[in-house]
Amino acid sequence: MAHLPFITDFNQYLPHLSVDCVVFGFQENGLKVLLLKMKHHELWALPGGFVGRQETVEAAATRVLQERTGLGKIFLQQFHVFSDPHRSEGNAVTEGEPAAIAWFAQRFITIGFYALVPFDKVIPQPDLISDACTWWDVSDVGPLLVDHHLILKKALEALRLQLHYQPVGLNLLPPKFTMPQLQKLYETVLGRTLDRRNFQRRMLDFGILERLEERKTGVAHKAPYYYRFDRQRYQQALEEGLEKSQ
Amino acid sequence: MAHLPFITDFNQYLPHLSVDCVVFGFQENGLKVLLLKMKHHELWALPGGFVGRQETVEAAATRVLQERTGLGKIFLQQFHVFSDPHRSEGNAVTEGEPAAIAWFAQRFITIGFYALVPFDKVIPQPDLISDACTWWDVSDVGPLLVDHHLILKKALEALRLQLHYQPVGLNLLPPKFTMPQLQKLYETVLGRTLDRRNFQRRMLDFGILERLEERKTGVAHKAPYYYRFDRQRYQQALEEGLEKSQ
DNA sequence: ACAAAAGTGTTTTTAGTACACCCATGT
DNA sequence: ACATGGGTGTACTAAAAACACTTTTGT
Repeated sequence: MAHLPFITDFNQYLPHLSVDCVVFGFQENGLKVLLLKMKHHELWALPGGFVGRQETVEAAATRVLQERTGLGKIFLQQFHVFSDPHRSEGNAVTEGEPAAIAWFAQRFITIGFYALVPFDKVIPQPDLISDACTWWDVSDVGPLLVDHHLILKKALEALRLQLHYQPVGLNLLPPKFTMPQLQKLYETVLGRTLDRRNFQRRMLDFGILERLEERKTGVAHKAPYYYRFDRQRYQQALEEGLEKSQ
Repeated sequence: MAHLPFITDFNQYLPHLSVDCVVFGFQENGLKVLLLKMKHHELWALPGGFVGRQETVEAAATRVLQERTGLGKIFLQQFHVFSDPHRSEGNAVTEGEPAAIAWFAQRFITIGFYALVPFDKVIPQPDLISDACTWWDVSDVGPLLVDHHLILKKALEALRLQLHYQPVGLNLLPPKFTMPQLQKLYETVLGRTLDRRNFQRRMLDFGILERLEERKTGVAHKAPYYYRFDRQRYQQALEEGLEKSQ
């Protein structure tokens, strides 16, 4: 039987506390979420980790995500604390080193984060207790470890809410993107279609987009313009909420 | 020198984890928040507590609030986790039993809740480490213990947000109330005046209010009607968001 | 030349804001 | 009788939704 990984020293982490991350990526064919295939388990799970004794929960989540994705800066948002004392019941780790078994046998209160990352910049990397790390289409996700399905559901709700009062896209799209791409992203997250013309007007009215001279090439049919986010205004909109400019 | 309280057994709580509650109440003359005066401290603080080993964080917050207010059912909402490793620096407890000193010397990650309670049903009760528990007008609150001012600020922001997509009032107003009272509540939370007629229309359109035959008595000038919330619809609006009926 | 996708502008509907008159009550 | 606050309805404005035609490009 294989062993649980040797984590140098569990004592470096705060007991009973974890972070779990719902990492969203976006591709033409849908909204993706990064999942880990647990060793000795049929189930997939959200990437997660523990909180260092001198670390903020945000730093812990960032660290975990950097390890799983290879990315530097990551857009993160805490959205809920999951603390049902029975949330991890029936999923006890029963193999590996005694210290590891004891650690994982703890009751954990987990802080849920969602992250928005550029899909094709991610180099998925399994952690020590998983043997695969891959993207899943959000609508194809099956049963997950413990309460991770609930966490995913809540993350999606939080992301949908964010869409209404904060800009989304800078972290999910390439630096240059077309309006149809941005619209597809919104439609995917919201789960419904939007009117092309109204959508474009609304986005432009927010004043966070810059149209480039360049158009997409090698594409069938009329070539769409490229856009990019105005970093300055985007950041401002994140902090102050979306408002029509003027 | 007085001693820190004897808490039966710190071991019954999860280490490093606390809950802090921003308890909002409403009175004619403004929005109130319940604060504790710490023993051996000039500073006031938010009511808070620790999380039992088999308790959800919601249950912990509820327990704390029941002890401080004497109330049964309390509307609670978690809104943020505060985890700066230095958040409680410079406020170490240096008196009392060694076990207590050690416990309070821990680094704490705290989960912020806000609560909405009926102001005049509350019987404020200090806890073991405080010698007063009273209402403060939100705009009169001075410096608070550690980062409690930040927590209060974030709670207010969260409450203002809630006002936009969820009903508020059932927990802050008496069972029967007048439209001007409800409006005052909204104006107080939002920090700006609202148009009387438009406000009334909007509230009624949400379909969560029921007008009673009864009118306020003994009042100068024209007597306003009493209203009450339709519990059923109120609850539904809480879950699904506010929408105009029909 | 045509099918498919993207650019753009106008109309309609709805929600939000502004505003004015009448009524009841205590002084 | 009058000052004050409360009940009610209408007109205006701005935002959101609905909608159609033209342009470009690859096949």
